[in-house]
Parts: sequence; C-alpha cells; structure tokens
Amino acid sequence: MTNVYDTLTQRGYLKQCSHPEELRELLGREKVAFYIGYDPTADSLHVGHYVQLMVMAHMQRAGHRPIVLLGGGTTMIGDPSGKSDMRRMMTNDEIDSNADIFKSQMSRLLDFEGENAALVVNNAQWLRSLNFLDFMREIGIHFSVNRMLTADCYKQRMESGLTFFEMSYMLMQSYDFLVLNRRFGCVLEMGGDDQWSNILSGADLIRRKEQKAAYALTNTLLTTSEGKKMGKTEKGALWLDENKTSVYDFYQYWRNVDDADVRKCLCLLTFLPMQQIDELCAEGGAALNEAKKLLALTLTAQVHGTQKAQKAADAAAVLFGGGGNIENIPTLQLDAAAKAESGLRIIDLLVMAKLCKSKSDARRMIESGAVFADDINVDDVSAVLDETRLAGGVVLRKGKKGFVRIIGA
RNA sequence: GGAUGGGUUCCCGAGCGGCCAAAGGGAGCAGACUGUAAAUCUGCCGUCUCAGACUUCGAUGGUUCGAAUCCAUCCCCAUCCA
Repeated sequence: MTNVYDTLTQRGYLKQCSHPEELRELLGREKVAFYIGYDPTADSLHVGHYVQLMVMAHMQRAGHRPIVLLGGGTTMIGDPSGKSDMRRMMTNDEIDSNADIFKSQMSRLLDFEGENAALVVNNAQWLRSLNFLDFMREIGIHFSVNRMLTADCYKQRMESGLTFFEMSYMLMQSYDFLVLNRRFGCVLEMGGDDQWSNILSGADLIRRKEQKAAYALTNTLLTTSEGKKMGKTEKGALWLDENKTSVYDFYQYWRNVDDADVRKCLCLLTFLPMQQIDELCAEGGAALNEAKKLLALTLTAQVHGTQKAQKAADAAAVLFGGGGNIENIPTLQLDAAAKAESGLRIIDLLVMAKLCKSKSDARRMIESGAVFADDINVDDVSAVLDETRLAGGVVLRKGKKGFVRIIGA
C-alpha cells in the first residue's frame, strides 16, 4: 500500500510540513491520530472546507484516525490569519446545531464508525473553563512575542492592526493541540496553509512541554490560477447544503471553472486516479470541457449523491442543448399566493426565482435584452406571463446561464 | 491619556457647501466573440409604485434656502509620544 504522504504529495495537497521525512516515515509505519479544526460559525460547510475534508478522507482510508475539532471556544475570538473582522460570539445551541450539521455533511466522506472512526470534539469543553492565570503560567510562558511577530500572519496584520485578543488565538489553538495530544494521542495537526503559524506553534508547544514528537502539516488552499479563493459565487459562498446552494448551482459552478483550474480541482476535490486526471488534462484546450463535465458530475455526486448529481447534469444538458429531461432543471412552483403577489409579471418572477437580486436589477436585465421566456425575448418591462402556458411550465432565462422553470399550481 | 491623520456605495479610492446616487479602478452581471473556459471590446452596476421619487458618504445633534462636504459631541482606526 502506498504511503498516504506520497498520495497527498502527488495530488498536490501538501504545502508545508514541520518534519517531512520523519512524518512520512511515521505515517507509513503506524496508525496516527490527527486533527483538523473547523469553526462552527455557519450552519453549513462550504467548499473552502472541502479540501480539508478530502485530506481527512484520504488519511482515514489509509488507516489513520481523524479528529474533527470544532472551534466552539475559539469562535469567540477572531482568527487574525486572513480575515480582519472579528467573529460573532455564538450560543451553545447554535454551536451544537451547527456541529450536527457539519457532522452529517462530513459523513459522506468520513466514517464515524468502525475501527478508525472519526471523532468529533469541541474545544469549548476545555477552553471555557480555563483559568487565565493558570493558562498564562502553563502555556503563556512558552510563547515569545518577538517570535510570534515574525510569523507571516501577524506581520501582515502589523500594518492593519492587531489586538491582543486576537493574538491569543495562536495560544489557544496550540493549547487545543496539546489537549488532543494528551487525551487522544493526537500527534498531527493539519489545516489550510493560512494556518501554518498556528499549527506549527502547537506542534512546538507539545515538543517543548511534553518532550514528545508532534507534527504540523498544511494543505494547499483552493485558489484560482489568479490566486483568489475559489468557491465564491454572486450569491455568496458555495455551500454544501443544498438548501443554501442548489445542487444545480453547485454543479454549474464546477462546470464553469477556468481551464487553468480544472486539473487542480480534479486532484484536490475528487478521488479520480491521477492517471485518469493526467489523461483528461493532457490535451488541453477544448478537450478540457470533458474534464469539466466529469469534475462537476463527480464532485456533485460526492457531495449530494449520484442521483441528484445526475439530475443536475441532465438539466444542464437540456438547457445547453444536448437533450435530457426538462423536469430536472431548477423549478419555481407558483402557488396561488405567489401568483397573486407577482401578478405573473416577469419582472417580479425574475426576483422571486432569484435570477435577479432586485426589481431594479430585473428591469435593467429586461432593458438590456437579456431575458427570455421559453426562448422568446422579453423586451417589455411590464410584460406578464401568459397564465394558460403556466401549467406546462415556462422556462425563464436570464442571459446564457440563468434558468428557472416556472410552473403554476 | 496627549498629538497628528483618517472613517465615502461589495472592495480599493477620489470628492471637501449646490452641476453628487457621488470620479477612477477592481469585483460582479449582461451583450458580441467562444468551448456553459480565458482574453478582448461594449453596456449595466443604491432602492422603488422608474422620464419621477426615496434612502446612502462612522453615529447623533446643529448651522444653512441647500451638507458626503461647515460646527459640536460621541464611537472606531492608523502613526508618533506616555
């Protein structure tokens, strides 16, 4: 069996590692408990988290034990890496409920039962009851401010400002690792590369305090070829929850990635064999279109299941000309109330179907000739949908890619 | 705590009494071209009951016929000093 470390390297996950050779050797030799932290700030995971989940899945499949650490305690502090805004404090209920959602979303990739069952823990368990003086004596003395300030994540913040509150994030995250090490024998922390300093300091803390080996490993962030974060849409983040991002939109996002990003996405977000990926991407140019279809279908299936993914692919096929079942495209059911409210005015329906963000926007779209009802251009701002056609469904289109099928009750 | 410079629409950033819904750039959306890609060119880009009205320029209160622009107080940020 190949060493996961090599698998992860080949697929391009790995970015930085505290002790590359030592860790590789360890992973090849024995079962290792490792952890990745997730902040339960939202009621769904999004694609930004997905790479981390993939890494966990690869590790678990190789026989290692994943620990999902929920940052119920640390969410009370803003992580200074990256974001500038402080995070909202959350209630226990919110965190618990988000944690449940996370777990169910993760369970498509991770196994929470069996021998290497993934474990979920919440750092509020130990952080909330922490005593400041004890913490400072036990943990604080191990951190040199001088050294912290040389860390990249803080260096950047020296320009824009950094509070002590936020600086202590590093201590808390390091403490998490220490606790997990003591309780579960966790010796490896992973995370996005933006977490490098935090992760490294945790491993250092364990080495110093416990005189034991501990490792830090970061993963490539999912960015576009232009260096921007992937997974942002005009509607916000690309969520794994289909109520927040429809399966169709999810599929479409991947169907439309840049040529330059296809290969990276296939490596990081799917389990397709590298050989197949290489073949798919070998030709480049228009041939990449096939690779994109596969990426979209595979990834959507991983997240939402094969059936729903196939439906999304089907819908795309109808809409972009290739046959398929019209039943599967995104649909807006109009009940009597919705009919009355919209008066079946196209301008209102565009907003209701979320094709346009406001009526002003919808008006502009119509004026610029971007709106079609069943492929007939709508050029009148006050146009109303013909009710008799509603029973069979009318496909409302905005531009080339925005489709919603409107059906009356 | 003191001094100085700041807080402008999604982001950056001009404006410094009327011509300001507010320059320019970025992002985004739409059109042409394409491969549901990129690049390029064009248009749009606060909201609405849309040739008009309404709400925005850190917050509140004031001066003025009229304020993003002036005054007062407050909040926040940066830099230097303590």
